[in-house]
Amino acid sequence: MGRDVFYITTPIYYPNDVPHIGHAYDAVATDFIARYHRLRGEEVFHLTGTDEHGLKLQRAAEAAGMSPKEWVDSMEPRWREVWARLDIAYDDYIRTTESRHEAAVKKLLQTVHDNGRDDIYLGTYEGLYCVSCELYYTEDELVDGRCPIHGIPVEAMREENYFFRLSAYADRLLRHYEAHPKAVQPEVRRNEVLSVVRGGLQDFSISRTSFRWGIPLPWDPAHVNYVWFDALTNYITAAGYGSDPERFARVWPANIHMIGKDILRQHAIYWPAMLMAADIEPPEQVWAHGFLTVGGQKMSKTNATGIHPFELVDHFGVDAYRYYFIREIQFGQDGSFSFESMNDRYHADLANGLGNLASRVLAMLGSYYDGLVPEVPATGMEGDLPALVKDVTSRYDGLMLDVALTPAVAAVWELVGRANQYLVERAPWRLAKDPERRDDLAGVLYAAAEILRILAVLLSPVMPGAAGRLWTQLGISEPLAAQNVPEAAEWGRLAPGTRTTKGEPLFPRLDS
RNA sequence: GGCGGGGUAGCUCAGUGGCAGAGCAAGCGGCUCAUAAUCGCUGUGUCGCGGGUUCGAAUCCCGCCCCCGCUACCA
Repeated sequence: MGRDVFYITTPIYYPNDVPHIGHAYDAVATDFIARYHRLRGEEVFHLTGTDEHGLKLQRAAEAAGMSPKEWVDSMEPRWREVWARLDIAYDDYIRTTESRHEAAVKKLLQTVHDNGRDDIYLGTYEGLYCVSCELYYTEDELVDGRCPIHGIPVEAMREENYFFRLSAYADRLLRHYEAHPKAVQPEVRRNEVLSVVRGGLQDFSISRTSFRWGIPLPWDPAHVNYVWFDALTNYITAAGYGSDPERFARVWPANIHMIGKDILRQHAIYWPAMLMAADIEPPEQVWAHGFLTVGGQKMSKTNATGIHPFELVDHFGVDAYRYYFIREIQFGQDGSFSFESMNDRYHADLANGLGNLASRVLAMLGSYYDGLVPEVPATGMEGDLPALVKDVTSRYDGLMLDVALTPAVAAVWELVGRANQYLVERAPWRLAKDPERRDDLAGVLYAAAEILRILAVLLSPVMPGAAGRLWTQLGISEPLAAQNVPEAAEWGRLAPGTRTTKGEPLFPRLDS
């Protein structure tokens, strides 16, 4: 556990890429979890950022006639603007080109280098090299034994590199997974990791001399750190490693590293081993979600399936965007995106479900009580609603702590369904016509409004904007951001006399 | 080749020994507070294929087919 702080991270993104809905999927899920823990009253540290070193960036910069730093400075804002638009409330944003990061990387490397076990050693990297690409290829990447890009023969090359002795850590890793059954999730990914580690681990190279855009090794600056000791280290840099020991002790280890399944091995094997080599605790949990597919294809730039989040946010709005990806795709599994399914979800769950529920309740409060939440006479008209709220709130909490995001949101939706059903059963519009049933009417509308209040609280982590608008329509004076579960989800906290206003529909139907 | 996951309604999926389920979509009825909304009812299935165990199998066993992931090796 993070000692005192719930610490959750996203991967750091590569600024050469154009953000697409696959990248945003990590970010939304992570933000949902982070916001939920804040709702529970926990201190939360949510980290994201960009991975700004490496040969590809150096090349792209050269092609653009810029220095690598100028280049990443120009690209990185494209990512932040997406996070801003998606209401991603990170607490810190790390760029691997920052000096705080360089210091942490050097410290980690030096610590491992000096750990007395010879865990970093000078070795020889051998591979098939394309002189035009200045890159090594593996055999299966080649086309007819030639470079897949230039079509020229590759050369067997050797290069002196430093290596990390990953092979020495297989047993310790296995003991770690054994002692922490949730260290790698979901289960299918844990199995994969176990089978890879049991199959034996190979040392990996951690430095290059063939390019310069990176962090030099402290004991041999002719070498530039290659990828993993740079990228993964961001998670401890931002926690205060090497700069703020007190803070580091409070924040580390991370509770959750949220990643895509493509970087599972690095996070679930390399990273814990690297930390062990420096006598730092491994992260509590690595959570590898699935991939989004579009038309049955894995999303990519090359087949034009790389949909930019704005294409969808412009049409559906940010809250529907966040809701859709969490609700429609079983979290942990691969799932297919389609405009049609998003449109269906939008109308069924948001416009007709939650949105319409809010409209009808607020409209009746308006016409029968001038918008003021009525006093609750002791008529018991709320029926089973309080019990259901209690049950849902408790299940929601358990599911969220278990990162079962899809069923968690589905559980909250049981309240939407039950509330719509409840209104038809109690028919407040009929009670309103009968002067002798004013008390019953008050009881029903109070209960309906109370459900809306609780929905706003429970849904604020997944759709903060819409929850906020609903909260405003309810007219509650305390800020939504100050609410904490479970107390805020207790029945009966909506104060009679609160002035509600119907306002605009939460999720207007979309013509298409 | 090995390991793992999966194949259930038109779609997305739940269901690990006891009459095949949910949501969405579709059809019919009710209601009129609400965003052409909502509520109720309704149909649909060789539960991948073939065997077996069992009083009883989507569920357990054996064999096979197909899809996905990880991994190995041949070459």
